[in-house]
Amino acid sequence: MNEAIDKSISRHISLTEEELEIFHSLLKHKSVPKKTYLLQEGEICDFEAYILKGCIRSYYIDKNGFEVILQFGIEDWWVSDIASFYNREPSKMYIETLEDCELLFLTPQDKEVLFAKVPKFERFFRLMLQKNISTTQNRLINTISKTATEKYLDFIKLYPTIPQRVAQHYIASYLGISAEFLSKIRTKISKQ
Amino acid sequence: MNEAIDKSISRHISLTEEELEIFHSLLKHKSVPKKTYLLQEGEICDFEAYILKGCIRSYYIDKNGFEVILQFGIEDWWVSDIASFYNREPSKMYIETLEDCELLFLTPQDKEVLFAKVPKFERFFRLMLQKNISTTQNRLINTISKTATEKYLDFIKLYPTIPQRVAQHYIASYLGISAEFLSKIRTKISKQ
DNA sequence: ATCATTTCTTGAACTAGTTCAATGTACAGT
DNA sequence: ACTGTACATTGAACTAGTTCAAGAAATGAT
Repeated sequence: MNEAIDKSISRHISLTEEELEIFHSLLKHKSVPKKTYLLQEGEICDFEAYILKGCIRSYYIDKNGFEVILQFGIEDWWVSDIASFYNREPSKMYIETLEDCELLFLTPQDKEVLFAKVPKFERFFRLMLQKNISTTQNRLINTISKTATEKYLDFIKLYPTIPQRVAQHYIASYLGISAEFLSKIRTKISKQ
Repeated sequence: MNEAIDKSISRHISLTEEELEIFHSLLKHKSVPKKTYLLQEGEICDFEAYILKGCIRSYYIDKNGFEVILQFGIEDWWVSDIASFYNREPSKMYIETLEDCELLFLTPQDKEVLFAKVPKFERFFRLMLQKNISTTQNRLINTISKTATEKYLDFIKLYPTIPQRVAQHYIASYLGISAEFLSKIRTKISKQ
């Protein structure tokens, strides 16, 4: 069915054909156009979605009304608001498609069914949580200890396809700098 | 035995006397003097420790040789390097006691035993991971979108006991600002 | 009690990054 | 093809935060 997701999961746990079929039967495929909100502040996030195709961003609006992008998601990533999804509490964030997307949705209920039928998935999703913690921790450290130029160079190394896909001011928002300053950094880099 | 930890766990899962006893039988109590490293860079973290008494810090050393404090831990907190503990990989961080501490250690092996005997603990530790993600995410957002003064005021609201317990430059390191600037912020605040 | 060490404060000079405003560029909709 | 809107660039003035250096205060070891 969808090879990419199977490959991505088999990197962490090994599954039989049958178990994979159970998994796929619980996923709901949706095509979502560009600039659509999958989640808005105040809603309870009732999905974890695997990105087959497309690009999304998740962001907060801070107390001064500024957007802070927490994460970009592209092919082969999972997207959700973990806090809201797991604790069944209203979300503080927005999740928006930046391109037309093909997504596989998993609801909390179906996830329980999955865990009951194929307990190995408990491990898989625990590994995802851990990876998320490492990633966020690294991002925090970089945010604190690196200059804007370093952060930008790290970013394009880590996410080489994203600069061609999303508006530059989104990247600035992710890096925690102003769009103007990112522009200045880029011209400075290209002059070298 | 140790009421505090029982209370803290019962906030998330309900356990029988017997189950609690199993849990306690797997914890190792240790008294650790001040300024002792529980973990150093390169080591594989083989514990999650519950703090009965005392205060610790966990920190990274960034590429310029500067310490960045990731977390303070005080009474009723768990401390570990999650990435290293769960993935059995060398740690990038240091965990150091800042006061004489009383700690309850749980090894990965004993945790497996615990999960086998009392599966309810799977849920407890998953909740801990989720809480950790929320906390780190909030910290990231604050780091990006707040001024140093705001961050400091938030900090003393969230951790009111810590300023009396640790050197000020540790707090500056946690907030991601220089010790001098924190000092200036404090005199400015106290003049108002 | 004293001395040494660490911690905290203060000021001056500096720099990284912001804000505002104006101009230029690209592309989506009709 | 034209137009409006969103996006990117540039410069000038500004500000939040850093760095360095020196002195004051607090703490710990003997």
